[in-house]
Amino acid sequence: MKRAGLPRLVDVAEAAGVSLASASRAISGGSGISPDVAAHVRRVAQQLGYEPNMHARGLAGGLVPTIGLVVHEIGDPYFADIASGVIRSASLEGRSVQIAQAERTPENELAQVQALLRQRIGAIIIAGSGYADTTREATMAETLAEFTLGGGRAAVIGRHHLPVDSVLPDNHGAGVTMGRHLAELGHRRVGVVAGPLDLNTVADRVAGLRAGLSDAGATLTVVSHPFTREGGIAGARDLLDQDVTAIVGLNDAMAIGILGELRNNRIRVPEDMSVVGFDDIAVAADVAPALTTARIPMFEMGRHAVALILRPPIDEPRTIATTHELIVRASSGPPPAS
Amino acid sequence: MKRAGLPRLVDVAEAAGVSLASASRAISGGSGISPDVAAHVRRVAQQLGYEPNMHARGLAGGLVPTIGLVVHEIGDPYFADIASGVIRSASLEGRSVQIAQAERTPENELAQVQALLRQRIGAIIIAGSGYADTTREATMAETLAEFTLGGGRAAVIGRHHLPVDSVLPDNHGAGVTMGRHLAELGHRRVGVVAGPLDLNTVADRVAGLRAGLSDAGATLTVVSHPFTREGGIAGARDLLDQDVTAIVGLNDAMAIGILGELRNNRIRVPEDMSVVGFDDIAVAADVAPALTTARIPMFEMGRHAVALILRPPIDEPRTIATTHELIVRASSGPPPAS
DNA sequence: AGCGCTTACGAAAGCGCTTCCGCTACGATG
DNA sequence: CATCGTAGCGGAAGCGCTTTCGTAAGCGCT
Repeated sequence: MKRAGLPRLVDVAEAAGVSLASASRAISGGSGISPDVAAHVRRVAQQLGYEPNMHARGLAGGLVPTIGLVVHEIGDPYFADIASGVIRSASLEGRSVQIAQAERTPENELAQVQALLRQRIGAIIIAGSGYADTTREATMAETLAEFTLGGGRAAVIGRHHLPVDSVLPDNHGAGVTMGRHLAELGHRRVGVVAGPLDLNTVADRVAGLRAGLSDAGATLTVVSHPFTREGGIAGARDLLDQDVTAIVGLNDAMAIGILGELRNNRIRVPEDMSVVGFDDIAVAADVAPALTTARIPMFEMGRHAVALILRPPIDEPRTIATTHELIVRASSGPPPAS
Repeated sequence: MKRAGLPRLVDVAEAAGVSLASASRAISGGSGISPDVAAHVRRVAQQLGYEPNMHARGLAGGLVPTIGLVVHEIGDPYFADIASGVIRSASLEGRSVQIAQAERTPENELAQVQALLRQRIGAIIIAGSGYADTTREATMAETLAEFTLGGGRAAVIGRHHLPVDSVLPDNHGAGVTMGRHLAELGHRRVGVVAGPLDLNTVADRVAGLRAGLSDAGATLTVVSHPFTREGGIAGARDLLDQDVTAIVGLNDAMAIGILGELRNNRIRVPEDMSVVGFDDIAVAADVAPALTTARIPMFEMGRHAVALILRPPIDEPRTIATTHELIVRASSGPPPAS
């Protein structure tokens, strides 16, 4: 197949009456070129409909403008929303996005990041909670540091302790808000079905909850299960023996699982038991009963991450903190009178 | 940054005692090389931990093994599930996946495909219904034909009439099954909230429904709205005046919207009105009431599509037809006695 | 044994770009 | 006015791979 037509950088250079080297500097924003010439070259390139060849660029040592996105599992609405935000923003900037799934294991996450870097990808976004496991986090930090040193841009969503720009959901604050909400309703014995305890997200939300609850002298019982609907079901079973009046799912998927398990046990929500979640995924409003949850702006977080990556780096890593919002629906209410 | 360590193809060639050319042929499966030598080279490459450089490959005129995936909107659970299947399978084969969103417009879809091709991507999967708009489909067909002629592999999920391998959900069959289900329950006046009527998926499902319904002499009222939860809400409003006893959402998102709108109008489901959907997205089981739906195996469709593009092409496009399954939950029942 | 044919392999020419290096021309400096 | 430093630009060397093209070796045939 002859891709005859596509203009190359030489064509642009020729048309603009400059050397190939200057044209390259003009297009890819290198230094050592006068603004006038650069502008002229860019105009000519525009006219010719020039599109840089990714592969040539990658080969020649430059970084490719593709954005790599690592999520745990794209089928999870939390990550799907983030991905949607990332792709939307990237697409507006003419950047393409490569997605890799870490399948919720840290080894895989690291492997996926390294695979992305081997492709000389210019920017990488890692979404999802970090792990408390410090040796693994250290390796990741090292990998990313080397990458950014080499001119790569990196950002993380929802994890701290990594030396790159980050978008941080207000997990602790959301926990506090939710804890207060339950305490205000009158709950004094609360259970939480947490995800794996070595996840930062889990630790932060639980700590927030505990803080919000303890002001009112309420107790928190923690059980840990996978961060999924099934995990929620298992957790609900654990907590059913525990004499609590409210169960918190640490994300909406878990909360939905909890709702299902309670329904199976003919326990009414919220009359007999309150159930709340985190995130406010799209369906939270549609389950039965509609779920009270702490909204985390996933889509916007994705967009923020792209914005960070497109901005030139500064010495200190930047952090964008996002807000949370308590969405009170039908699944939370006062504890039973008894 | 010195990426000193990474072995190159020359290194492999040298270590194996063959020429660069032979090594290339051995690795990228070219012809004109004896099986023995090829096997030997591959073994050496393996030992050295050789990883081909995408960009060099792309530059030299080959196609890059990356898989491009075009979906309408990754935030939609239907596409998220497909994407998850695609990424999972691709990852097992060591292929990376680039995702582009068409944002539900045909122009965008075509533009995204062309952007992908410009990157010399070796394989492309287009997910989502095709459009009845024939001129646009013709352009797409032409683009893909040229691509496959140049050695690219393409597959589509859920659309016909394109001259490439395809994975086809049983939309018509699912419609028939659902129509029969409602007819058997006793419904005689059924409404359907359809997506845009120029989508193949919509046409097929509606036709199936009508067929399944008409056997029992039932009538079908069609209204059309965007293929989203909000579209479902709007459609439900339309149909409320229409004296129907069951409303079909053409996908689960719409059905969930319908459920919400009926709840707002204090119409009980399924006592006063049955509601059913299509797809069986993860949350369909958790909404109130749990949604009766026709299950389409999205995740598996994604995997099938990857399998198709990894298989060498044959003259005739292949088709993998998938099954559907009626999942009866709580949202469908007999029509009110009146 | 000699002929042409096929097949396995090596040498070398790029693919389109970035970047190092060197040159020129200018303004600043003493 | 002579000298040095610097900014702007062009020449040219690769980046790692695929792919002609050419050659040598192996085959069956007359």
